[in-house]
Amino acid sequence: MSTDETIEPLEDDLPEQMRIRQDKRARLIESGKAAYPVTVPVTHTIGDIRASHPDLVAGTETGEIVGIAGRVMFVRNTGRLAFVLLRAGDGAEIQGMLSEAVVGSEALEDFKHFVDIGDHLYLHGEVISSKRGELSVMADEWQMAAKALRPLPVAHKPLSEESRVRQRYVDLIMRPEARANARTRVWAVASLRSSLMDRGFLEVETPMLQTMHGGASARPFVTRSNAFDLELFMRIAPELFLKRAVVGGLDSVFEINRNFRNEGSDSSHSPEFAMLEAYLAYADYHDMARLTRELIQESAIAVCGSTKVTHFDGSEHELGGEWPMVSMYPAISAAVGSEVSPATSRAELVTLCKAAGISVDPLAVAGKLTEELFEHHVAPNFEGPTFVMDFPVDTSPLVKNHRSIPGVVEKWDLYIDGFELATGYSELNDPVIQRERLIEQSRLGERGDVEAMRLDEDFLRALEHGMPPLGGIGMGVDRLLMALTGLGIRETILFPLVKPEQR
RNA sequence: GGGUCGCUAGCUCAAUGGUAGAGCUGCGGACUUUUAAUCCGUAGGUUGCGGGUUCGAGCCCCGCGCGACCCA
Repeated sequence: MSTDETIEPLEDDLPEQMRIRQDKRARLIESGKAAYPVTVPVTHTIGDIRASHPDLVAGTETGEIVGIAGRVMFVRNTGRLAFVLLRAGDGAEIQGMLSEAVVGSEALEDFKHFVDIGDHLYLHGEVISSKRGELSVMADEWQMAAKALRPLPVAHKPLSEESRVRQRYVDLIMRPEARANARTRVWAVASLRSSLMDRGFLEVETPMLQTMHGGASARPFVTRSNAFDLELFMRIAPELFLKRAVVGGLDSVFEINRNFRNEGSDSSHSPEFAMLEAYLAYADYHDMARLTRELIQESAIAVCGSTKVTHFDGSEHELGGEWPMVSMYPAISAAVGSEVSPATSRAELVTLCKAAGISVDPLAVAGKLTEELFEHHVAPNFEGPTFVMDFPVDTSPLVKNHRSIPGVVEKWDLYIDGFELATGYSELNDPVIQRERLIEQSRLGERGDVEAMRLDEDFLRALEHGMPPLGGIGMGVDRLLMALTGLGIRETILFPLVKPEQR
């Protein structure tokens, strides 16, 4: 086809393949055939046709006339007959065939010259089974549904990890696993919601923009409101607002939403991450541990059909049954060979940390050092989901003192596959002790601890109105997906934060 | 934060300091049953960015950017 005189001037710096696709788009439009029609007359989904014709004998002509659309994933032409594989968004695929004898020579030539892999294509024609027995639509008409200007990567070479994350849309087009991961997340989150709703929890939404950040130990993102002329923080946790809701009488509440922490990212940390927090009046941390286990087991069943989950690498992980509970101080004592308790001095803890090769932050409180020892000596040895019980007081300012063990609080952490998946508390509801704890936190902040909580007077005022005994949990939704699938956190998040490309 | 490795065509990757290449993709052509077709022909590059050494740099040196892995 000699078309040189119709080619419009194009930008010189575009790659050759993009120039060619730009040209095809322009020529389609010039010739009066839309490159981006408002819509095309689809009569059936590809999945419909597959479902209604499961076993066509090779060579069958059904007489059923359909209009279908999908993304072109494969094209082949053998002269007077062309094949095209169309894929729908749900992953259903069907072959289209364009025979000169049916569609005509002009339409066939146009098809060869205008349609590329990656385009959205509309076909109208008869449902048949090819000579090879492939369910197909024998087109009597084709139409561009939406022209793609960029070529897709080669189908048979894996996309580099960076490209997968930066251009997730391409990853989703190219990798079935990427599409499956996106759907797995949907099912897991839906399962969390329905499990909680079934138990009578109310889902609420609390502020992401906060005038004072709190509810966790983390550095916040700082932003500002022009209208209010006010410094604001992106929330690091919804906890203090959910507790206000409980004070108000929303006795069992939860929220599934994003938190933002201004910290590094690695294979298990993302600056923005999804979190479930749930609170239940008159429950304690044991009740919340049971609830957490049930939520995870039910989501495993929703995603994998069983509490035995299969990771992407094929390994199987049993999440069923009861999970062991390990008490923090006795476990550390056993590991280091000497007694470590809440009464152990900070100096002794520093010595133990140095002996283990743990670098000691000079600002770290005793409880922080205790947790470091635990993470170094005990946590790596867990097999299967494990609850770690009873944490130091000074790192858990929102938690109630243990009912019988002095110096610790009623808090657990749930470890799965070596990372912390969830945490649960018997929530502190004594406003006087809470005030003391937050004042201590603000002192740490003044000494330079950037993760320390601030004194939130409005939160304390709410507590002073009386919060019922309360069990609470926080669970990382991205990490739940990691536990269910074995993927890194960047694969569980559709569009994780990445530094901009240099251009 | 430290260390190691990487960044070359649309994609995945080669290339002793001496003419930047391959496969797939693309484009032109042949072929009416292809499934990563086959055959003939052909195009495609600011080697991440900026400096330096050199007669000569994709390669060596310095800085920066982005990423991966390991360590703390």
